[in-house]
Amino acid sequence: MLRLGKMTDYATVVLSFMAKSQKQIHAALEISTATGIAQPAVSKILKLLVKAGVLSSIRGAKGGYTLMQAPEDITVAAVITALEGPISLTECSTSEHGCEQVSDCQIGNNWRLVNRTVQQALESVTLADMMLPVKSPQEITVPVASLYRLNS
Amino acid sequence: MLRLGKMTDYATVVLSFMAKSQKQIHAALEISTATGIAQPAVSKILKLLVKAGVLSSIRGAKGGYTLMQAPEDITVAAVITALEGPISLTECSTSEHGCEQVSDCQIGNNWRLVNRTVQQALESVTLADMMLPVKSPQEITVPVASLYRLNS
DNA sequence: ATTAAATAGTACTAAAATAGTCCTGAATAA
DNA sequence: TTATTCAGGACTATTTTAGTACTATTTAAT
Repeated sequence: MLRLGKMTDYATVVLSFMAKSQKQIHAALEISTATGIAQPAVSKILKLLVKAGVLSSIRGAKGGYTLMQAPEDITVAAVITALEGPISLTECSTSEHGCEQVSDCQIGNNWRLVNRTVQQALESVTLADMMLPVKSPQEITVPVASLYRLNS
Repeated sequence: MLRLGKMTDYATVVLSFMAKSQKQIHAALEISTATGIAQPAVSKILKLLVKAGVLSSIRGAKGGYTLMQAPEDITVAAVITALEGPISLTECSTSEHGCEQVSDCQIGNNWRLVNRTVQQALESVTLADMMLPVKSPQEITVPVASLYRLNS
């Protein structure tokens, strides 16, 4: 499965709606109405995105949320991290102490490697990419190739 | 988070134990003792790996499990799929019918793209890689580069 | 044949994570 | 002052996951 939560999926819908419309400020209720996602859920998502620095918020009447970056600069990895915390496939790959099972376990270290690989894959796709019509299979290889932009 | 289950982590430990020892056949109890993972859990994992074709089993007394492929040919993606089903980050990316939320939603299609990117990342790492001592940060980029071996 | 060792398959329970809601408080425009 | 809108946290129900248990089947050894 390797599942992301539904909330993360919703977040991309919310963000792509915000990016599509020319308006700068969007209230939670407006977004809810436009996307069909229930208002409390939308609010929860927006709050998490603010906390992560993807959005900024304006309180009070006529308030709302705005994008802090251009869609090209908002990565899928950032959205996932905002909604679900740091990307780490296994417990091993988070903590520094090795497995409690086997003391000389290399597996934990190697999961960290896999983790980084996946992270780079997710950093190579942006909100702008998510809004584009899907390309032909030939061109789908682009984000993979862009992994070569190694930046760690 | 983007979490994998603990069982998948265990599976890599089990498989790497099997690959390390020269013996061909390993009983569930033996593996449990060697790895410290509880026997019923080990059995469950082994059964799933057999069903996925990663292992084969020999029933009866002196029975056990053997690897069907060389460690270099068993990908992390295959192990994850065996334990958790097909890799699909969101519901969207599984089903063919678009989101129920927005009828002209491109997001679903684009999740499929992200999905494929991640899948290729996971196919580029094998059980053999997981058993190696971790390399210096410089060399850690190797599996990423190997994504260029596009095979889909 | 009989017994013991081992996997196959399924069902089950308890704990943890997730989705989604609700409420109270604070900021701001009119 | 009032209506609107976000902030923050608490809460509940549902789903998923981890881990176990049980019964049947296969095979080696005696």
